[in-house]
Amino acid sequence: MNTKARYTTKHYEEISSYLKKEHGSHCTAQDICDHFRTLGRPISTTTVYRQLERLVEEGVVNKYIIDSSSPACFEYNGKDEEEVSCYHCKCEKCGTLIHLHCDEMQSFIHHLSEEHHFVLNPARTVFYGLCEKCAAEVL
Amino acid sequence: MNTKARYTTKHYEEISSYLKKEHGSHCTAQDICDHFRTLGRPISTTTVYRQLERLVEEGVVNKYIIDSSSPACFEYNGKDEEEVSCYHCKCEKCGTLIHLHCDEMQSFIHHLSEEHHFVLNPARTVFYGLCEKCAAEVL
DNA sequence: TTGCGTGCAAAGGTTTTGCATGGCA
DNA sequence: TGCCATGCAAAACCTTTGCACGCAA
Repeated sequence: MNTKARYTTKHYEEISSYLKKEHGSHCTAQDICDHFRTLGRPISTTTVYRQLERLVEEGVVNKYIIDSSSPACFEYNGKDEEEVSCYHCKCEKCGTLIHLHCDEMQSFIHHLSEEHHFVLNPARTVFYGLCEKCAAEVL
Repeated sequence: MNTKARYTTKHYEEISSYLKKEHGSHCTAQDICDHFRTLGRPISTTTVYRQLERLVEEGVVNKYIIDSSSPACFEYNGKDEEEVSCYHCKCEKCGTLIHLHCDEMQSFIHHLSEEHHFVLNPARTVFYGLCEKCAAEVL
């Protein structure tokens, strides 16, 4: 495993707790920079990207890619206790994040692992699609 | 509907038939440019992007966004029945992208839709985890 | 003839990298 | 003290846009 020593720096804590506080809405790297600049405690874009990369690796934060010509969005992933069996569905239209607890999913993951030898990482994987409301509107 | 007149040009046909021929693997805009440059019939990057945009609009081709810092991938959409048949698994460790054609996936998607009213978009969804090789190394 | 398609160059925007300095452990 | 983190500037990259010319219908 590529385990690299990590320091708990002030910026690391500031960025992660900001994302935690904003849980429910997504933030771009730019948003985060702006936020701390406004507070008079600016953090460089480079650092924000580096910390976000780390947070994604650690599974603390999810990265959402809406479109190739828009910036990536990040959102805190309540990696806490009960979230273990929780999967994320993101509505592409309204942005709603749905937390799913589902047995079918478990067995699907099992299938992936048994038949395709692919070990899914639920913390990192986001299901994109349309929520009930938005799907209805499209029809 | 914003229907704009469209001409059937040589480049349009060349690009779409190339993607058709490559069905089963991904092509980036760059791949397409390289291909035609090698053949001695170069097509400008701009044109490739514009034709790809058109092909996606027409539903002939699917656009896959794997990561924000990698180019978008395009693949011919065997305009058969009603479904995109390809799903993507990306290894978090070695970066390998696996194409999956899988019935279990189909039924899982059906379940998501029936029971959870969530309409998955396979073109946007990337399954993150570990490929066989990397999973073995971790153990 | 009309208006879309094409190519070049340049812009736009996001994300990454090199390097010297600062800070955690 | 040994590394990792940070910041600045610049690079790297993908993608889009403006404009003049070419070509399909």
